[in-house]
Amino acid sequence: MEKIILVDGNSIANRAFYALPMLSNSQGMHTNAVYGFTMMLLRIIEEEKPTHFMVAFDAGKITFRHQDFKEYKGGRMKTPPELSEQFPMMKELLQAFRIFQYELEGYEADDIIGTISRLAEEREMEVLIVTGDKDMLQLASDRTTILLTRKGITEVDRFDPAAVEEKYGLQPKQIIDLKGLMGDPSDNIPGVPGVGEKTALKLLHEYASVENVLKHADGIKGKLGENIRSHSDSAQMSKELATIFREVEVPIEGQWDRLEYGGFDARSVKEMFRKLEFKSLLEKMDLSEESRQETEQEQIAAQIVTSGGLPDFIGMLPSVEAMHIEVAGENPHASEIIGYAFLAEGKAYYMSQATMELPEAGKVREWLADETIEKRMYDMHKAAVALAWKQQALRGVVFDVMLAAYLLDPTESSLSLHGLADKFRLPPISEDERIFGKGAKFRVPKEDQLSAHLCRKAAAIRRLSGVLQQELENSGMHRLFYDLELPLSAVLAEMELTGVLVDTEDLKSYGKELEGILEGLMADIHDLAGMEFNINSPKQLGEILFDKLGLPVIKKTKTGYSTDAEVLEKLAPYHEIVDKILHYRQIAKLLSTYVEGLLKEIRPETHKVHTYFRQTVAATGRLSSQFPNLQNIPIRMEEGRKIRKVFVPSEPGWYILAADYSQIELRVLAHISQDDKLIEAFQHNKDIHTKTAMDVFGVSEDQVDANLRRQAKAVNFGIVYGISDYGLSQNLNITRKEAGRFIEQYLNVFMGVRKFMEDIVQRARRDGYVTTLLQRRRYLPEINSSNYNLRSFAERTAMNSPIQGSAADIIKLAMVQLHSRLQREKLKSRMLLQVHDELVLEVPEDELERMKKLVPEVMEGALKLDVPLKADVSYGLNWYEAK
DNA sequence: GGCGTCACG
DNA sequence: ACGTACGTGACGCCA
Repeated sequence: MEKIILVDGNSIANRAFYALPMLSNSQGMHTNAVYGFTMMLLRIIEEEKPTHFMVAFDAGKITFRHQDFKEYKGGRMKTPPELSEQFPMMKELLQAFRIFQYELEGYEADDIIGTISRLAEEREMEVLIVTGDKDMLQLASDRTTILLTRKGITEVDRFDPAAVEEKYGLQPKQIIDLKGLMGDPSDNIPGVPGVGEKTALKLLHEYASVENVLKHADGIKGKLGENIRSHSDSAQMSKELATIFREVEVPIEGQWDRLEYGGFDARSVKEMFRKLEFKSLLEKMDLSEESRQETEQEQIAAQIVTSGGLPDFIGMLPSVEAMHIEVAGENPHASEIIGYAFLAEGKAYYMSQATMELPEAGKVREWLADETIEKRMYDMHKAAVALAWKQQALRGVVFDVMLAAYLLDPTESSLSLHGLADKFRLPPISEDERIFGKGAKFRVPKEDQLSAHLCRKAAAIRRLSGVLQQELENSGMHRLFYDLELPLSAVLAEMELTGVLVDTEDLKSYGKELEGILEGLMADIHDLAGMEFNINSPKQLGEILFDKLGLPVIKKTKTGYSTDAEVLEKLAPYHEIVDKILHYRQIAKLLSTYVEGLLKEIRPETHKVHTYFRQTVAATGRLSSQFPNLQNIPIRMEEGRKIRKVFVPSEPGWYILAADYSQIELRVLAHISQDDKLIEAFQHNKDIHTKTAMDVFGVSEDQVDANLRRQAKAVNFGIVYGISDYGLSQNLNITRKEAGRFIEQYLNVFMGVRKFMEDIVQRARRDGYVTTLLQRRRYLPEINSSNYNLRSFAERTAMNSPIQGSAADIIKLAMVQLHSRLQREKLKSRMLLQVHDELVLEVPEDELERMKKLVPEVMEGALKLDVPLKADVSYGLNWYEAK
């Protein structure tokens, strides 16, 4: 039989809030009501196994009851903010639980539940109502049971009509008569003065209803009779107020399937638990998932290919449908290959790296390297890099599950096969962490366990290939995937493997120089402070600056005083120690991150660093760079910029050549927004910040000094980031009001930009996502949030992502095109790095002139926009000189 | 492992 | 009244 759970959301939240101690997470969000609410949900789901589920909330402060009795709920205490701030989280949690929630303006949760329960009874469903409100007992019937919370939150008393009878000696229907007589101070329902529960029950046992009590009021003696006679109206009205309205117009017919409960989305629920920091619940979920996986995990007969089995296996190669290459660890430039799995004609094969290296496996290695043989796999970029270090090529990859999943949702937190199998409801796959352990505990398991795990992955890859390919087509990202991202994977792998030569000796000697400066600064600082302390510890530094030296506190962090550069700059006039600290910080950063950090990443054999570009992490479609990060090498300050001198060409007589897009994001904005003035400015190759200054501040070109231009530049940045007056005011150190005027003025001049900003937010609200020029998507689920902060953030992201993302599209296009030009024209020049709007290459002397033309030409022609793209090129004997 | 800080576009 | 500029990765500190 169908079984529906109806939860009175407000009532349960209230109960939980007052029953549990004040929990809060590290963000300072109160979470006790959400926690109690969650415990209740989990318990109900587990114990009742409902087929349908709904949570109803009160909506609006004014209900129909107020029309008759405006003091209704008048004396009630206002909901404390610590509770009301928890409602959005509860609603988000319910979404993760995939539980239908309902609220209707002008009605309380009771009325919705009363109505749905009536309709459910008519459908012959079993109804369970969960609430902390005794009034709901009036709904108990043959089909409907009320679960009333006891003291705690997970403890409930079950009330069917018999239980109501036993407790009160009343029929469920008489509960409203009870309340009519005794009233309810918490809802400001008056009832009859002097009548409490005891008296009301006595009266009802004799007369059965309020009406009958009133009819016989003359026969009731004493003060009680007097009160009843003089408050008959009040009794009648109180009964009406307590009556749950069961005829709310809920558009439920034909929609029962929306109330169906089919289990929760484990990933989203876990995500919520993480956010709320429900650690114990998180662990509980992991445990139950593990046991589920163990029982449900697909039984795969993994055939282990040994040297004897190689001939047969080689015979199978033409029918391989999917494969997986397991690479240990995060950095493929420094990783072993753990093993290979192949899926062919429904059978799964596992091969170890040792077997792969056998002479008899030559055909398998040729197969991997054969461009014309199609392969479907997961994270081919990483595998290609790891294989290349073993002198093994990987070619012919026509589908990459990880890359596809990233495009489908670039903010997806888990692109692991475990996560994807879960998301797309395929047979479960264990998390790698469970099989291999993590960190120091990493170990390769026995071959039977390993082979089974890798073969399950191969099976998942095969299934996901089909699903994801279809999804890419449905969402219009087919071309983006096949023509851009997939070819780019191979280009990136090649760039990383080429690596960048570092002049180690130079770097070391610069390190020595910095160490000297740092020691001097440290001594000075300790002197000025009058004691030794760890300058690297923000905590200790804060104590020195604010407690010992008594400097004014400008800003606080969650954990204490803020001591960041912005604060220190404001403190500089108060004490000479501050500038020393700023300088110390700068040098310490250079030394730890850019000298010592970089030295650790240099391969001793080649003196090169091999970064790993990650293609599937940035939400906007940008690349990121790791081990080491070569996208954040200093340039703004001269002392740091010198680091760039150690990045040199890998062959004598070669040059470093760098080309960067000029104002690509604003050009993209001009194109997308079709703003006349912006387009015109770029078509005439105007200095865009000067132009902005003229228009925003209403001055002529020769009146634009460095300061005005700087302010205009900040406005342009703000526009690209999804402007807010507050953000701009912070950046420019001006008042919010002034910042607001700048923005308003900008948007009045660049009207197309204003329209774009409005439209894109609208679009995000309508579609739930925004797109780039090449149809790359970013979902913004929080765009409709009732939480101002979340919603505003989503709105700024809606404005920024298409701009930043389209710029990323363009430079990626340029990279793929440049790569094929270099190949086709048999040039020796090599791409080394991409830094978001810049490409860095190493080029031989005899190609220098050609490349100075070719690189900007390809970059400028990568995609045709309604404004020209512009790339500036420079070169030198090292990266520093290529400026 | 989270936080504060700071390097880049 | 609220409290944000957009996107990253690496380091040292500290519980």
